[in-house]
Amino acid sequence: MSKKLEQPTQTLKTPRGRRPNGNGLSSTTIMDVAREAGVSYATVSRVVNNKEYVKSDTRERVLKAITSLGYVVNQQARSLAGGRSYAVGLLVRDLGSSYMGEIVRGIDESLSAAQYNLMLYTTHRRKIKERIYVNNLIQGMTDGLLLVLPENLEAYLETLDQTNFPYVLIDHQGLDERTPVVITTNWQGGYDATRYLIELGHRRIGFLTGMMDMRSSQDRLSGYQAALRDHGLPADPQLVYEGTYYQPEGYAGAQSLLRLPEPPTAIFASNDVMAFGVMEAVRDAGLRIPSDISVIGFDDIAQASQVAPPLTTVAQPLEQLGREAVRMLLARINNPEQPIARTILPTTLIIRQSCDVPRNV
Amino acid sequence: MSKKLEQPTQTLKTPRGRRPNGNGLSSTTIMDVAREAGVSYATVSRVVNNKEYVKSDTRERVLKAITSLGYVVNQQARSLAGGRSYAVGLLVRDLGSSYMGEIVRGIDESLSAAQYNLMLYTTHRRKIKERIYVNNLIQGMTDGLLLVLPENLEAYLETLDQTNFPYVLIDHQGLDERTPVVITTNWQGGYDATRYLIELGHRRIGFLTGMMDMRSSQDRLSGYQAALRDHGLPADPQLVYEGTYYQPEGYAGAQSLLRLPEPPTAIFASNDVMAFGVMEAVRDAGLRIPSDISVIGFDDIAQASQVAPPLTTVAQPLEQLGREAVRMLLARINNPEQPIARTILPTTLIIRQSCDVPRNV
DNA sequence: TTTATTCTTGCAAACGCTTACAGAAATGAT
DNA sequence: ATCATTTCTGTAAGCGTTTGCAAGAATAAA
Repeated sequence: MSKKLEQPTQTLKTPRGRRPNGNGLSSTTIMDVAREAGVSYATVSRVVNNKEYVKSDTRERVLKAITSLGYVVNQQARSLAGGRSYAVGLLVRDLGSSYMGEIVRGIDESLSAAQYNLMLYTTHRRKIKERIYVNNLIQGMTDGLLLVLPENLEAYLETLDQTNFPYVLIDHQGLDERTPVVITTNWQGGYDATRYLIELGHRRIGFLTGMMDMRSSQDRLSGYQAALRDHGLPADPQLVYEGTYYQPEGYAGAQSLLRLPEPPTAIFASNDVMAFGVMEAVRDAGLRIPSDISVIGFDDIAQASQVAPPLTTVAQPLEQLGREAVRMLLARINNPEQPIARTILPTTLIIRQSCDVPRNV
Repeated sequence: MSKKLEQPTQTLKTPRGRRPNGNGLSSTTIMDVAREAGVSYATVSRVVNNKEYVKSDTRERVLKAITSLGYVVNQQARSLAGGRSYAVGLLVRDLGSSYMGEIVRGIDESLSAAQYNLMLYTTHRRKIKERIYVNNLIQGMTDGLLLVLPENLEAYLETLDQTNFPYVLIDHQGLDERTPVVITTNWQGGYDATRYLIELGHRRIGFLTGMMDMRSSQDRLSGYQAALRDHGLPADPQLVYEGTYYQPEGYAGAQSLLRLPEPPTAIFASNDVMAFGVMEAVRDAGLRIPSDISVIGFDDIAQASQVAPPLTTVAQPLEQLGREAVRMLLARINNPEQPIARTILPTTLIIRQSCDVPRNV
């Protein structure tokens, strides 16, 4: 190849002091690629961003230069110039539960497929933090926001809406019907599990609620109550124990239910973790699962199939919840006119071995 | 206040089209603050960055303008100009285990205290991803990198070192003694737990290893072996079962150990999750814990104290691991000359109720 | 061939900030 | 009061991109 490409006369002001990249190496820029490929930096930008109006052999030449130089676009600069940061913020309470783990897995899989970065913020249940984070995030750091089980929506949802900043709530109903959310059929899940127990022959079914300030907990409870009603069974308030979604509360709740003068023959816990507590309490009371007491959970976290006996439970498509939320968010980012949507994903009853027909039927 | 401050003649070129902030609102910039406070934007920058040489009443005036306008610095611009992004990257395999949860908690607590942002990357054990992420991250996105249990170090550690990019490994030994790491005393933990069992009177102690390609697993095993040796006990290879750190493997391992012609009287699992599997298997074999078989774990995750009986285990200061890593990383970021350090945090034996003297002594 | 269109490409400005540099103001020493 | 310092503040350049605009190249239409 002897056909020398003449260097375009680009404004090559001598840099003030070639500031190295924060660390040692001063990185290759769009300019370097342009020089290497013998085009202007604007063209390189067009190639990088897959814009139309680039001759295909020019494009190839640039692409080759990019790989040979190992060029990686500088997101900060891109964001500054173009108004896109290619990052989304994720606000969660806490990590470390498989509930979160699965949701986050769905989120970051979809996000990385779309070449987006993830900024993580954990509130550790400090409500004030939510607002602080949100304020920083919408200030250009990210293009959108994903909120898993937010606790303090009132503090910033209005701000988000006013600035028309893209966001999606996960596993939270939102403040009204105009909030974009991804949720599951909690009511139906509660209903299905209860009906299953009823159809097995159970007449007294204990219920352990989650935190009752969460809409999902309320829905599971009403699903349970509706199923009882539909099958002509009384809704004995003694059978409903108010829990918190944590394991010890499952243990305590089961103990309290078992001590009842007329104890239940089945216990429905509003999540798997509490169901594990229930199983322990049942065992400690010298009873067997499922022959003496049936136990059913909610969520279908990975452990549910690993305990003994494997737990019958209502599966929530957690990973899908995350994926769906990302899909909605990106749609909204790419087209702000996009009408806001609410996605409701179905729960499924997973029948394993923790339930059986009641003993004394 | 009638003392009108004359407007400094700042280059106020008419903007090309007042690009709104990606969303609706065009955000307040350093310029707006400058105008409001009647100073130049450089001064505002000095105030924001807490630089010296600003008269205190000027500083106050600027501060007031900042709050009244609700100004938030644009990180991308700051990063572009100054070479600091105030973000660190966190590379993990997976979320959703309480092991990770606790480490991440420590990390993001320290990080947010230092006003740093966290970019999260999960590899889901796809080794290729590690390198891709690392390459992007060091390209200006972040000021430093935290790697929890990396699996593919060889692929990029050299790059990191060459560019002198700040990073710290968590719970990984690194390739040589010159890698900055935060680890725990795995060997000692293995030793302590084993010695405890020996001192209770156990002579045949089963051991379930973790994934043996991890140095921590090897260390726990050698701690176990050393304790046996130091107490004059034989190291029966039949008593060592190679596991994976996952619960089903704990179940399987315990089953296999219990089927031995001369089964152990105690089982030491290399992590708590496997220990839970062990407990299940022991129970399913019709044996009691701790009267028939003692069980001991490693990690001290939250659940360890909640199972029945509460699990005796070797606590790793996971949250502290995270905090320490951040401390080291920020030190390195703020002073690249900082000599690389290796921090070793102590494990502690937590005695609960899953161990007892052996039955047939 | 000439002219009108449609493609390609380069130039320059702008994104919001940091920081070197230099001039102005204030302070201290003489 | 004068000069040397020191403290304070403003100007300008530059960080690495994106993108409107306009000019040149290629193609289609006449």
